[in-house]
Amino acid sequence: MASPRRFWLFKSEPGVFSFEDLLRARGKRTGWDGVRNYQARNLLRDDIAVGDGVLYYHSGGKAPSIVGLAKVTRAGHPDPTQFEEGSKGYDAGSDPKDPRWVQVTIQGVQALSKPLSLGDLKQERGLAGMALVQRGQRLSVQPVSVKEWRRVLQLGGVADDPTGP
DNA sequence: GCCAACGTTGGC
DNA sequence: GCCAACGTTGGC
Repeated sequence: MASPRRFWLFKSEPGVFSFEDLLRARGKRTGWDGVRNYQARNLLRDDIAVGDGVLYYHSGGKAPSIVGLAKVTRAGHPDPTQFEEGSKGYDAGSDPKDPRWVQVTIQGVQALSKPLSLGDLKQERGLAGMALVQRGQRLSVQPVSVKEWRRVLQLGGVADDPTGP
């Protein structure tokens, strides 16, 4: 029996790569590259599977918000930018035979009818346990529980989970 | 622009 | 192995 799908929240600065950018990308897909934190890397490498659901979060700006839904279409594989000399993600210490950094591929599905700002989320009692609303939480890839996922979709005006199988 | 929180680095 | 210094994230 296949393990149940899981849910995640990915942070991105919209000025770097926004949800709109994702929807405009070829196949609405992108390699989620550039993660250079070991805890997040481990999630990408070990825990995130094809079919998992992703909340797309815009950090920074006046009202940082969850803005869209995506799904994982390819599990962890080496992040090519770690070997690109001159790129921001270049890591001279990463061995091509044993790459240090991992990406997954995600595909944009749809924007939330109602984007949910961090302020909105903090006011929801049912979401008090979300990693995102915890003080000092900086992880750019975070686990989301099924309950949190459902609540976010409900609040975001999405009736049926469009990322489902 | 400020600054709290956190992760990483490197001297010892 | 400790910990100070430094860099980054990201809300405000």
